Amino acid sequence: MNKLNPRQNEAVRYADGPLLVLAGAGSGKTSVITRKIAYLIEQKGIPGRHIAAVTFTNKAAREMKERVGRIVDRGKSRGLIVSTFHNLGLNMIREEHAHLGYYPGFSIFDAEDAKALLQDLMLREDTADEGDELSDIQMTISSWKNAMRRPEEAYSKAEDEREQRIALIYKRYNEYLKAYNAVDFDDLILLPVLLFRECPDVLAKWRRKIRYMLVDEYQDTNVCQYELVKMLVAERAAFTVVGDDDQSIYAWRGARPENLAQLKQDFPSLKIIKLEQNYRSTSRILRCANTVIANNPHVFEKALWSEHTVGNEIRVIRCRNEDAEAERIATEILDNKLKNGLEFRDFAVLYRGNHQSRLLEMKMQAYQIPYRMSGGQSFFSKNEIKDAMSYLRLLVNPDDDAAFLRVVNVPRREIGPRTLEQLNHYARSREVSLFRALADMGAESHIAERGLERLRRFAHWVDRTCERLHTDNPVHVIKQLFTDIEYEEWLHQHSATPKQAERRMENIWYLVESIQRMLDDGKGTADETGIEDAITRLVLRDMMEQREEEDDSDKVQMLTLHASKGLEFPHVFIMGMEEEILPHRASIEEGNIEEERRLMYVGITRARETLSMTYAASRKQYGEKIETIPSRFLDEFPEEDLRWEGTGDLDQEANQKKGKATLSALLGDLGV
DNA sequence: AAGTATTTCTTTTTT
DNA sequence: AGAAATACTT
Repeated sequence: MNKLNPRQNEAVRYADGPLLVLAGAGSGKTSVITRKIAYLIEQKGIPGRHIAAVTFTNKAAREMKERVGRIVDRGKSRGLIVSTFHNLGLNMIREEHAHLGYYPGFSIFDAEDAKALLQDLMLREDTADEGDELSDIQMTISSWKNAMRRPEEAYSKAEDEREQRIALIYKRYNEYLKAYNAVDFDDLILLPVLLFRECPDVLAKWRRKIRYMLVDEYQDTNVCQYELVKMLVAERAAFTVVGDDDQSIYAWRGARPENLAQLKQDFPSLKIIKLEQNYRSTSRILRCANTVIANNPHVFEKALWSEHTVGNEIRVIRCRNEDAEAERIATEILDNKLKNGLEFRDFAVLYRGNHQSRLLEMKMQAYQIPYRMSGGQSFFSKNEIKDAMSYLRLLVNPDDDAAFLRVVNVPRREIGPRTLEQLNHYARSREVSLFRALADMGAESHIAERGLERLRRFAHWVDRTCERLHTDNPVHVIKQLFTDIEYEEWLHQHSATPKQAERRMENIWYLVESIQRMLDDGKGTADETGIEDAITRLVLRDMMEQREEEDDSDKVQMLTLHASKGLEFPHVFIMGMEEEILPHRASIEEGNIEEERRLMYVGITRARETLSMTYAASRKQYGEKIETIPSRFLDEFPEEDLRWEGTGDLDQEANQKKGKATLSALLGDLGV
């Protein structure tokens, strides 16, 4: 166990008042949080079950749990809450669902479900969607929820007709969700806050439960999340929040880095501790990071420093086009690995948008470089998993129309759009869910006999499976379900290759195993997990991550800049250093360069030893060749810390100054 | 209703 | 260029 430096130590031991820790990149903030939890339990005598540590990602929560587990013994940390904001909210809703008018087994709608619901809703109500995008409306509603603005308020405070119209849709959207016994992601935070406002006794109960609170990545909290923290913490103000305004890269989903400054006003006795020593990067990398980020305005000034050596210059590599760029990175990794005896896992390639990974992935395969991609498609967005989850959701919550529609004809039950249209119409007129409408006597007169018969056969099968789920062994019933519907055959029909079908089926079995595990884990514990809870909870849990953890094999990491936050690698590549990509086009248009610069900052500070940045002189966009402009951020680096390659005469000038560069660049090019 | 051809749109970032 | 939505056949 490393010794803490004096600042870190102070942050750990300061527990008598509100504390804000400004933790620069690589300053050991996770250590501080974990050690502080241990300190609170062991030195301050606060039982683990009265402490809550909140993070933003499952990964961070899992890592923290693991690290706490290593330094605090099991008995003392029992009941300790280490979870994401969303998971904490889910627990609250689960426990208080009756107050909120929800039934056990409620569903969580992901972004896709929510979008489908909106689409359907707008089609049904004659809300002619003139011009503005569905996803625009979805975003607006989401931002209102994040700002704790309810439909009525959104309507009265609407600034134009468009907002007024969306506010009306928002109201209907919430009603539909309620009718489906479903909540969306934003509700997971919003509903507890609304409940706490309404029912002081429920709030009091949670305040007794959580006596000390720690929040990681505090700059990423939105209005609603901050409100939740504030309510739980109240005047007792027993909390520590850790954050770094320079790493705020989630403003687009409602994060308010101003929450850092706000804290000072809401809690005048707030103590502020800065962690400025970086234990990760070479001092040159740090100097670059500091110089670049200095172009942003700051509320809290901080200067990262490092005891490490200066290290290599930062390389900037110009490539002819995007193909050459991907090729160069792949060969560069192979070459570097061989020359310096490194592992694949020592390398990471970072990019702005997920689509940039496609070409690189092809090159990696061509050179047989093992790689791991994250930030791409998550486990739960895979089609087979969405199907499976929809079946499970339907079993637990038959009113979940989104789930019903997804699986009613998968695999083929010869129930087509026409039949569903009739059912939908009828259900709407009766104001019941699709599933319940089927049991209705009046259905005969509104739905063609053939279709109705097929629908009812399906409904009957769901009913029976549902019964068995509660009488038999649930996992066994679920396994049976997939055999019943001959899902494997269906997969084979609808997959490109038999191999892909097998892979997809494996994903299904993995999902089933996870349910088994969740049920086993909860056995005998205070919070015994029922099958309903397990299924609800699954939506929030990213199992892809767990899976990756299992094989910690030697692979090059490929991730988005966003996904790279909190991670570190010896050798980092950042690709696509171009205007319209790294300062992303949309951000340039909105004039939000500062957030892009923070993204750049996050990228730079991931690197321990070397950092290489690439850009393509021309690139195909939407199938058209475009001449590119190197990113403005390249100009913000200290000139003497950069070594340019592939830039013609400019290249030679730079290389003559530094000597050896050209030769090794040539060797690199000839390397494969 | 299912399968095939054509057209249109896409590229931020994620709990 | 590629995916996804839509139109057109069987």
